[in-house]
Amino acid sequence: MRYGKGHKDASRQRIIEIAAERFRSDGIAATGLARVMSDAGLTNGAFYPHFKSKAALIGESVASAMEQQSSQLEEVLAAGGVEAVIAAYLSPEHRDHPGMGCASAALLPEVGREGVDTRQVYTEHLLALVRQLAAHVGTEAVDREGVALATFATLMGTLQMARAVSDPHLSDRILKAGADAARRLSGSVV
Amino acid sequence: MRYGKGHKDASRQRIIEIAAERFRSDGIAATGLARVMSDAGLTNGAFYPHFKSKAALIGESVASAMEQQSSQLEEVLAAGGVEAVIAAYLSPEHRDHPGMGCASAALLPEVGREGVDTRQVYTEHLLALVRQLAAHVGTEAVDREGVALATFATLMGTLQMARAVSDPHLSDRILKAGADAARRLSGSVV
DNA sequence: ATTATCTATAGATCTATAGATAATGC
DNA sequence: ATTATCTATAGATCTATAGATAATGC
Repeated sequence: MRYGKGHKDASRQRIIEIAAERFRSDGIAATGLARVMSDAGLTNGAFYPHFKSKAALIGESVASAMEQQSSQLEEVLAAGGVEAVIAAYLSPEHRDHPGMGCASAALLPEVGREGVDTRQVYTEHLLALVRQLAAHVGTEAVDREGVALATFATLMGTLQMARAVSDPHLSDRILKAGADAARRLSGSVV
Repeated sequence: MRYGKGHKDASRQRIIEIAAERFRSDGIAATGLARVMSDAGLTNGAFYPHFKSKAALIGESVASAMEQQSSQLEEVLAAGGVEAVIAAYLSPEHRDHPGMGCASAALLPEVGREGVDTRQVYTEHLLALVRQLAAHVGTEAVDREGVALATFATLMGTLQMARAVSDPHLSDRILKAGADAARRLSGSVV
């Protein structure tokens, strides 16, 4: 082999991580494989020995981004509970760096237009996130997973709105209003 | 002129409405002008006498979709208040027909990546929707616009999630959980 | 004569494939 | 000999432009 053992796996991992960032920052449809590959320091043609299609890369990228998110979520939950999750998720920092942030906030409508394979990957990882959240949320609620789902939807919708509006002051207002709502829903404030 | 007076305006309007539907159902980046024009019964080259660029069409399409949404919202609010809005927004019908539905739910991350012009158009129309909603929401809240913003974010995020997951049963659960949350937030249930 | 639309095309980019290259392990 | 990557390219599609066409109003 041209490069040492494990080199191919390293390339594959690098492609996935770069794609996960580009997809989140520029959108899935708007991101070409050529750009991903050149960012990874490789050429166009080296893509297909790693993945059978762009769709395959999309699935792997979504999985990768959401696994990272799951680890982060665990840490923040342990450190400061739901309160801290809401603060971090709806921070100006997260709003201003979509490429490193929540895949759902960056990609959800596009994921909804993907094939079943990618949507299945998304569904599994979403459920994992929601279950992590559910353990810290709506302690007196009948359906804690339902509360977690809705809280996550609120966070995600809020972040998307804060990213889309052209007025920075309004964007900050949206973050605050969403955080209040998420606290009410999750039961941090009763 | 080849066609009677007002014919050009009619074509322009048709292009905008078809684009507004295609963008919402297939995504902005994934929709080519050729497809829009052929759906409108015109050829590629007839696009540019109507719009100076694809970006210009995007702005007009977002505005068109949101003006329609505003009219619908007014009707539903008058007929059944926030309760009815939540039910209609989170209905399986709305979930299953993104092309005719909420532009925010279908396009928000992509709108966030557009230029200032489109984001300004979006911002103005979002504020109009939010103000309509605010008049019927959080009657005892200090910041009713904030409550309306968060309620809308919850609806939108919920619909996106319900569209993206691959399991129909989970999708229905998401709609229900989101509706409960929106009712709590908006003050329909205290 | 005017003008809404059409035909034709430029030039860039897209996903995907085929075959060549070159550095390693044997 | 194997194989990770490269070069080169096919074939489709993208946005955008230039000039031709044809049906109307004058």
